Amino acid sequence: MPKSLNSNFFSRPADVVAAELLGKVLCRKLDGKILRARIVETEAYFGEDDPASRASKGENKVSKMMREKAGKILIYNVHRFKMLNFVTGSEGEPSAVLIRAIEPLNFKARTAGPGLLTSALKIDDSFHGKHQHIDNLLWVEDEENKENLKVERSFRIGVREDLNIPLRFYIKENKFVSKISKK
DNA sequence: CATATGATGGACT
DNA sequence: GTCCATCATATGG
Repeated sequence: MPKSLNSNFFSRPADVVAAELLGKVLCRKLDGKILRARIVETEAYFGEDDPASRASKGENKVSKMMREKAGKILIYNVHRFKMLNFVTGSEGEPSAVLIRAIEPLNFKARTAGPGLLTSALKIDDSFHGKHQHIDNLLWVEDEENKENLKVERSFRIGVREDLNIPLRFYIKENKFVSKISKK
């Protein structure tokens, strides 16, 4: 039986967590069924030194949650889409990982993008601030079959001003990875 | 196949 | 009013 990831997994630097989340299985309980999907694309966000991070823009709803305990769920919206993030790092240090794309394992939906996957899994503001395995509604399971994972990294997508380091991680040649890419 | 553009709504100043 | 870590559609090769 695969086990749910615990806080220790998330209380490491955001880039480490983002890289290791690839291939893990995101689970969502919905209408009595459990939807399972492989995580295929993530991005790491840091604190005040990261111009793309909302934590660099002073105190607000997002930066506050990024300082919370690792493993908590952070939801915010861009236009009408919800973004799913997990808080990472040590408490007090703002950092988080954005889930950008997933590959459905036992259901069919369009999930090749951060706004699409939250809509497919019916994830909304009610998850904001919850710990990832509380309520058994949304959690991440470890995955044993990681031998064939080909991890690539690139600069982040859609950000106005990126850091000098690539902080986007994705599985090579996976067709559920979102398309639009710059640099 | 590629790149460009407009719609969209919540949070913040 | 401005910003934004998006998406769907339209257009051109």
